Formats: sequence, structure tokens, C-alpha cells
Amino acid sequence: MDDIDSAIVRELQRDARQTNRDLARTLGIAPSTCLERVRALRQRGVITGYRATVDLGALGRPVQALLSVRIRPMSREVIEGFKAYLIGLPEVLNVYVVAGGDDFLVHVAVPEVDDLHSLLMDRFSGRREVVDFRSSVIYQHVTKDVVGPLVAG
Amino acid sequence: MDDIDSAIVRELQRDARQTNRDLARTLGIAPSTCLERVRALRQRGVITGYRATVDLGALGRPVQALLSVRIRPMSREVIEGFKAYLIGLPEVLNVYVVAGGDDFLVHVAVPEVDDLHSLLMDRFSGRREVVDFRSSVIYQHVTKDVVGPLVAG
DNA sequence: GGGACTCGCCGAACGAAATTCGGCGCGTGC
DNA sequence: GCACGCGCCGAATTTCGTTCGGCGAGTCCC
Repeated sequence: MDDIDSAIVRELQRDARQTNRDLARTLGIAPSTCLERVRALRQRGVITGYRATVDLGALGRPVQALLSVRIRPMSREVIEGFKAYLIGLPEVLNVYVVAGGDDFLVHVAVPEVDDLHSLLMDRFSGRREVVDFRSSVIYQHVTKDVVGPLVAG
Repeated sequence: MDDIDSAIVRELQRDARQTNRDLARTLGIAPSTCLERVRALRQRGVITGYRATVDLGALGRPVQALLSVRIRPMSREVIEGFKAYLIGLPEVLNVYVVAGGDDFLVHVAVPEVDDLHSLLMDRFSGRREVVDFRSSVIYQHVTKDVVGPLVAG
């Protein structure tokens, strides 16, 4: 995990479909060497995959929200079961299991604001483990495209 | 945006580096046709980019948290300024600007739990617009890898 | 109802890229 | 100082991306 590996990770986060030759050229190394390092990063689990990012608006789901959910009891079975249930819902984008006041934070995307209400009523309020929930509409969501190691504390 | 386009989007979210030939084969269309459709999806803005996903633990940042922040005043300048400030912080992964009790939800990743405290003290508590904040350690974070259009309300 | 036009798909051809592999240089350890 | 090992390189081979001409179906207009 030297500087070249960091640069590879950075570049592939920026554009995962750039050719190996281009990547090697920007790094100043041979394509074969670059390929070898990329494969090593993949095998070591540093790079976990390559994903296309989509515009949710273009997919007809422009409205996003964060749902805070409290569940009881906080047993492993209930938590895992509820988490699996959430992942199965097509509206769900991310599930955060958190410490603190809330137990789950669920990132969802739906076509309209009304669908948020339907989602909560039809998919959450009926479940026995859910003791409380609250929804916050997301005005803006910015994802940092490139993530690297922290340089200095 | 027919079934084939949806399948392309789904497949490229699953693996953005699969070859165009493989993609065409799974869809049952010619590689040239597939290439054309992928380009169209890209140009229409449905596919916004291709990113490598990394393991934050392998990058030395295994501890994640969600920071809830309230700021005042809620003017456009203050919000945009604070958002830009957050994006500039290397610890930050995502920034959600939300309605409701909190104004910002900040997803961060740091090497150790202690770094959370340092981050809050050094980067948040000193800023004038920040009136309140709270941190929740993330026990688990599951991202749905493939996002598609909603089929039935 | 028929003809022409348009749009999207296909398949071959060409250029470029991925991948492999043998060899070389440098650093390390003995 | 010598031998070993690791990583990098560059050419060769295979595979892939990309272009382009043609074809068929569907449509619109006459």
C-alpha cells in the first residue's frame, strides 16, 4: 500500500472504466505492472468492486429521505431480521445500524413525497419490532467521489 | 428506457468493468448495439459515472459514524458554505442536507473511535454556525449495490 | 392500401487494449 | 560480496472496443 497503490485507488474511484493503459500512463508505470497492482488490490480486498452510478431522478425516483427507526427488542435476531427486511425493500438505498437514540437509519428513494407516507404506513408501522420512526426529507445529498487514507491526524 | 436499458443499468451497477461483449451476451444483443445503448444512457445522464468501491478498513479507516449537526442561521450562504467545508474534510464520506430536527447528517470514517472526538472538537465545535451536534457510531452499513426503477407503487 | 422514410439492430473489419510471460535490475539477507 | 527473491518492464498474443454499411420492421403520409 504505497503511493502508487493509493494513486490507483484514487484514479479508479474517479473513473473505474478508464483503460489500464491510461491509468498506467498517468502513474508513470508500465501497463503490465499497473494491471498486476490493480489485481493485487482487488485480491487483497482494498478494491471491493466496480459500480456504475445512476441518477435516481432519471430512474423516476427523485425524492430521497432518511428514516430514523427505533426497534425493540434489540436482540441480534430482531436486528438482523429487520435489516434483511429493509434491504429487500426496493425503495431502500442504504441501511445504517447505529448507536445512540435511533437504532436504524434508512436511506430511501421514491418517486414522490406521497410515497414516503405510503412506505412508512405500509412497510414500517405494521411491523411489531418497530416502536418508533421518523422521516426526514433529503434536500441535498453529496457523496465524496474519491476516498483515500487519512494523511495526518 | 425499456427493459434492455434497465438490464444494462442493473448489470453495470453490479459490475462496471465487465466487457461490453459479456454485457451484450447476457442481454442477448449484439455488442455494437449494446455499446450504443450504454453510450446513450451515459449521455442522457442515467448513468453518471463508474466508480471503484473500496474497503474503508483496508484504507485504515474502519470506524464510521453519523454526525447530526444543527446550524444557524439557515440561510443559503451558511448552508452552502458549511456543506463545502464538510466536503473538504478528508474524514467525510457523505453529506445529507435534511429537513426536520437536524440540518445536516454527515457520514464520516476515521481510524479509531478517539478520532471521532477529535474531529468533533477540532472541526465542528469551533465553527460559529454550528449550534449543536451529536454523533452516532455506525455498527453496520449496508449499501444496496443495484438500484432500479420501482416496479409497482 | 401501398410506398417511402426513419430508426434501431446486426455483423464484419480494423485499430486498440488486456493479458501473459520471459528476462532484467535492485534491494536484502546471509 | 554473493546469491536469492521480488517487482518492474516490454514484446507477443489474444481479446476487446469501435466504426460503418446494410438490413428489416414499424410508421407516416399520400
